[in-house]
Amino acid sequence: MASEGVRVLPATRRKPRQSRARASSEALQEAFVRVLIDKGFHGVTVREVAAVAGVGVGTFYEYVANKEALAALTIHMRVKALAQALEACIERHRGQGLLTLVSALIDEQVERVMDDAVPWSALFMLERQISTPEAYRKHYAQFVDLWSQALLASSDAPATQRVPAAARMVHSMVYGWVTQGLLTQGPDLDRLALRQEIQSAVAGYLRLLGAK
Amino acid sequence: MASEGVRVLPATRRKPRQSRARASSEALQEAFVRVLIDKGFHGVTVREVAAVAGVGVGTFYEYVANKEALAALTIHMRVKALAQALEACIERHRGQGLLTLVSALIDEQVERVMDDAVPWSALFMLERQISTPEAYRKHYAQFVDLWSQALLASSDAPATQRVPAAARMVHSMVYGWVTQGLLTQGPDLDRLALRQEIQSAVAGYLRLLGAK
Amino acid sequence: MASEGVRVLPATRRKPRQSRARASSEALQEAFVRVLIDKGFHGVTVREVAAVAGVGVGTFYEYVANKEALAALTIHMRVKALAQALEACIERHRGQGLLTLVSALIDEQVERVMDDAVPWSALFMLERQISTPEAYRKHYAQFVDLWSQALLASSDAPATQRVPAAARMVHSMVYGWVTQGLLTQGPDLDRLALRQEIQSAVAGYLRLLGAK
Amino acid sequence: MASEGVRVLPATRRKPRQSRARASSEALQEAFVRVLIDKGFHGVTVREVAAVAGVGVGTFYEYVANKEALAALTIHMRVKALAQALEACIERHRGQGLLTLVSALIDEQVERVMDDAVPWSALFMLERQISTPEAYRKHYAQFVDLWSQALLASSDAPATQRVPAAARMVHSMVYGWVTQGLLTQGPDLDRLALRQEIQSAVAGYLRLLGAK
DNA sequence: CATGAATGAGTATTCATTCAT
DNA sequence: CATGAATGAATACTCATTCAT
Repeated sequence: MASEGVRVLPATRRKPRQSRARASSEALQEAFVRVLIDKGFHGVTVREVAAVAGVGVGTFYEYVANKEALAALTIHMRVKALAQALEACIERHRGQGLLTLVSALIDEQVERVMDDAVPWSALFMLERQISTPEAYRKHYAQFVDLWSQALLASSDAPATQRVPAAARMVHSMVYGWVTQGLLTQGPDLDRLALRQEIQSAVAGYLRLLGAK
Repeated sequence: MASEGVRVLPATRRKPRQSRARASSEALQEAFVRVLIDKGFHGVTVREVAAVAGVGVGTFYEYVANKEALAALTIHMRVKALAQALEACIERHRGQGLLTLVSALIDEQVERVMDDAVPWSALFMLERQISTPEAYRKHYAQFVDLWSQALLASSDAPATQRVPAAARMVHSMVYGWVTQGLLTQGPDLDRLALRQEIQSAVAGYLRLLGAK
Repeated sequence: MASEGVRVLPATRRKPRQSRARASSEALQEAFVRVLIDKGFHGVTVREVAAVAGVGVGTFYEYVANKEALAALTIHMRVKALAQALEACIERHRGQGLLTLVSALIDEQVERVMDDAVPWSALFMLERQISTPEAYRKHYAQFVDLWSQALLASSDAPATQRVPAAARMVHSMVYGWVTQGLLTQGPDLDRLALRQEIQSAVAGYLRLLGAK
Repeated sequence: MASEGVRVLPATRRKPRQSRARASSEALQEAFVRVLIDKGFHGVTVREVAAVAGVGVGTFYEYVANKEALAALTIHMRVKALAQALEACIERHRGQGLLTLVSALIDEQVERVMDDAVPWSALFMLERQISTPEAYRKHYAQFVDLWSQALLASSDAPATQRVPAAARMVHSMVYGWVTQGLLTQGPDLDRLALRQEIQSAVAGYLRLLGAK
C-alpha cells in the first residue's frame, strides 16, 4: 500500500561543490556571492552558502558571526578593492588635466564594475537592503572623498570651495548611471556607449562649473 | 562599505535539547500512529506528532518531507511487514492442501492484524483518505497477488484461469471481514469466532469454485 | 513600475451556479455532495458549498448548524432512503424462498448504489471519517437488522438462533464487496458481474449454513 | 447513519469587531508603507500590516492576494499618480521652450517626491527587490517615454533621432539624483539645492546636445 | 578545529463562524 | 429572512543558530 512514488525523505542537503577550502572566510564570501546571484538575497541560506563553500554549517559560524555579517563583509571587501584601484588610478594620473584625470577614473570604474557586472549589481542591491542609512552614507562619503582627491589632484582643479559639491555630483552621475545601466539593461550593456555617455555628462557638468 | 553599521543583534538564542532520539523516523511513525488513533487524521498536527515523538518540529522535517509523507511511509512500512509475514507463511505451507494453506494464511493475517488491532484499523481508514485511487489499487493488487501465489502453492490449486478471480474474491472476503470486524466491533472482538467465520465463508466459496 | 501582470486581487469568490433555492437544506445537501465529489472532504468549504447551493454563507448557517452537521445529515438522508427501498423490497418478496428473497435484496442494493456510484463511494468514505465508532456501529446495526428481517421474511428462514450471525455475515459480504468494488474498480465496474459474484458468495455461505 | 454521534462542539467562538474600515485596500497600502519604512521589506509581516491598518489578518486577505501583491499594488498606485502629475505638467507647459519645460518637470518631480520623501525612498528600494527585471524596465521605460513626450512638447525640441537617448539620459539624471539624494542625505535634504543641481546638470547636458 | 543533528521561534495563509445591515 | 464583510485561531513549514561529538 502507500504509494511508492511519493517523496518520503526531506529534500537532501546540497553536497559540497568546492573541495579547496582556502582561507574559509574568502571561500564563504565567494559562495555567498554565487548563491546571492542565482537565488537573490531572500534565497540565501546559511546552509547553502556553507555547502557551496565546501564546509559544514558549524564551520560557517567559526568564520563569520552570522549571515548579515557575511553580507556586510563581502560588500566591504569588494568595495575596498575597488576604492584601492581608484586610488592607484588617481596616483597614476596625478598632475594631469582635470578632464583627463576624471575621464581615466571613469573608465577605470566602469571597466572594473563591468568586468564583474553580475556580482556587482547583486551587491549594489544588497547593500541597500542590509545597510543602515548610516552605513550607506559612510560608504557613499568614501567615494565622494575619492572624487575630491581626484579633482584636487588635477593640474586645473576647480576652486577649492566648489570641490566637495562637484565631487558629490560627479560620483552621483557615475554611480547612478552605472547602477541604472546595470539594472535596466543587464550585464551585457554596451560598455563603450555607457562610458561615453557618462564622460559627456560629466564633462558637460565640469565645463559649466568652470564657467561659473 | 556597509561593514559596520549593520545590525548584528542575535535575535533570540535557541537552546537545543540533548536528547538522543533512537532512529527518529521510527519514533515519528510510532508517534504518528498514536496521534492518529486518538485524534483522527484531521486532528494529526505536525507539532503534536513531533512532541509525542519527543523531538522538535524542526527534527520532524529533518526526517520526513511532510505530514502526508509520514502517513504514507507509516502505512507502507506496516503493510510491507505484513506482506512479508504472509509470504513466509505461504512458504511454510507450500505443497499442502488448498484449504490447509488458505486456512493458515487466514489465521496468520487475522492474528497479526488483531495483535495490533487499533493501529491497523486507524491505518486502514487513513489509507483510503490519503492514497490516490491508483495507489490504493496497487496495494490491493499486491495482496491479491499474494493470494494468487498462495492458491498456486497448494497441492490442489484451482484451474489456472480461475486463480486470479478466486484470489481477488478471497482477499476481498478476508480483508473486508477483518476491517469491518474491526470497525464495527472494535479491537476486542472475538478473534476465534472471526477466524472461523472467515474460514467458513472462504471454504464455502472455494468448494463452490471446485465444483463448477 | 510594479509589474501589471501580477495577481493583485484575492481569489474571487465563486458565484452562485444554481438559482433555484428550493428547500435550502436539500439544496445544501446536494451542493455538499457535489463539492465532496470533486474536492474530497478536505476540500469542502462552507463558502463553496453555500455558493454551489446558490445561497450566501449566512444562509448556510440558517439551515445547518455547521459543516459536520451537514455531512451527517447528508449521509443520514441517503442511507434512510436506501433503507426504505430495501424494506419495500423485503415486503414485495415476503414469503418467498430464502435465496430468491436474498437475491432480490442484493440486486436492489447493488442497483441503487451503482446508479449513484460516485456519490455513494464518496459518502462511504466520508462516513468513516466523521462518524464516531458508535454512530458507525449504529448504522451498521440498522442494516444488519434489515437483513435479519429479510431472512426471517422468507418461507425457509434459517434457524432463529442463526439469524443474527447470518444477517451480519450477509451484510458484511454485500457491503464489503460493493464498497471494495467501488473503491478498487471505480464507478464503471461491471455491475452484472459484481451482482453475480456477490450472489455466488452469499449463496455459498447460506447453503453451508443450511447444511450445518 | 451517523447523524447523531458526531462531535458538534463549536470550538472557540470568534467575536468580530465592528470597525468600519474606509476603503480597506487603501488602508492596507498606507499601513504597508508605514511598516515598510521602519522595518524594511524583510520586516514587513502580514500581521503587522493588518494591525496597523486596523483590521484583522483575515481582512488583509479579503482585499489583497498576498504580501507581494500588496507591495506591487502600493508601488503601482504611487507611480501612477506621479506619472499623471507629470503628464499634466507637460500639458501645462506644452509649446514653451525646452529648458523651461524641462525645468518645470524637474521641479514638479522633485517637489512631489520630496513632499513624501520617506515613503518614496522606501518604495524605490522595494521596487528593485520585488520587481522582476522586466517589470522594472517597463516602469523605467514609462518614465523615459514621459521625458520623450516632454522634450517633443517644447517649442525647440532636439532633433527627433536624438530624443530617445536624451530622454533616457535626462530621466537617469533626475531619477538617479533624487534617489541618491534621498538615500544619502535623508528626507531633510535641501530641496532647493537639489533642484538647482539637477537643473544645472540637465541644462549642461542639453546644451551640449544642442551644440552637437 | 570541524561538524551537522537538533531546535523552535516566526511567518504566510486558510476557513468556520458571527452579526450588523 | 438573507447576506457577506470581518475576524483570528490554528497549522505547515523554514532556517539561523547552537553545541555535543
